[in-house]
Amino acid sequence: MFSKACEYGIKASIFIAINSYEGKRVSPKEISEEIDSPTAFTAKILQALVRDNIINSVKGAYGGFEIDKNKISTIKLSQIVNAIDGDKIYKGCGLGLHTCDEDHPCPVHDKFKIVRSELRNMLENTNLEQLALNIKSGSAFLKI
Amino acid sequence: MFSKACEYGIKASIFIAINSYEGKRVSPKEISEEIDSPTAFTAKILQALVRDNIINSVKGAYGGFEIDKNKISTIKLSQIVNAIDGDKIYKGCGLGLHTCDEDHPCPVHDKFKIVRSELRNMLENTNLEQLALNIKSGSAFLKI
DNA sequence: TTTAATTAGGATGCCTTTGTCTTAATTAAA
DNA sequence: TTTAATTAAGACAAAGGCATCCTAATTAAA
Repeated sequence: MFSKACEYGIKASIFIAINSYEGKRVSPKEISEEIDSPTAFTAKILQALVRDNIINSVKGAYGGFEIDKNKISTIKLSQIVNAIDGDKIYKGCGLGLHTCDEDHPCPVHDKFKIVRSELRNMLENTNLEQLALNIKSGSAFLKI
Repeated sequence: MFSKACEYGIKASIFIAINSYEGKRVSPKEISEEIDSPTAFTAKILQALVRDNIINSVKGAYGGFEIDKNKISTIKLSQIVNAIDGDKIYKGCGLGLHTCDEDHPCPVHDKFKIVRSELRNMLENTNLEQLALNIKSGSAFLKI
């Protein structure tokens, strides 16, 4: 469904959010240990999230990655997915047709529409705060 | 969502079904032209569908691929997807956790469940006959 | 029985994604 | 101002998906 990069990006964002609530910046090393991902690759993905203004980076000693506390509840899952995987996941044709719309649908167009809108809905209505709270309360996990 | 191989496999199956209704066998060349796919690669995918008993192949002169007319309405989209992509699409964890279930859920587990069950539902309740009729009636297309 | 047409299958190559490594740029603190 | 810690960025390597090619196996018809 999502690319590996996107999976890592979502989990990393959640971990950064949790720490940002406590005013703590985190490094790619801490992040990758917590979400069980390759460190250097994770760092690359963080760069993309920084470029897209989803997370913030502070260079130099005592630096790291953080998210503005007040912003956490406004960051939707869809933004993270968009920054890394783009919008093909809920825009592209299920059977790979170049043109696929009401006028020229692929054979599964109508049936797929429902699934895709459910997915879009879910990505649009889930924010980082909700996900972070799930982890903090111990009712969800970032690895294993 | 689906792999390229799976997209080709679905479209090929639909085209074979249409022709089987008219008692006609089709070759990888005809198929790939009709669904706009690479011929040799499509042939490989057809082999997988034959191995899984979804389509039937007849070797030698006047051979080709076909589907038992009476079977067409019983072949679910889920069978084709399963034969090519496996079941990870509606079984795997959305964030790639090794273990992700009610006892040990990833942060998006509950939200994802809905999307996945909608997808599974769609794949289980769509059969080749429906898709073939859409094409025959001109209300859906296999390419462009 | 030979031939021509056809699917099966293995070997190979290319491209994208995934992942690593090294160096540059930046910055807080000593 | 120097140092140590840190992110940024580009080059490189590995793996997997996508695609091609060649040969073997099969079979209907001549």
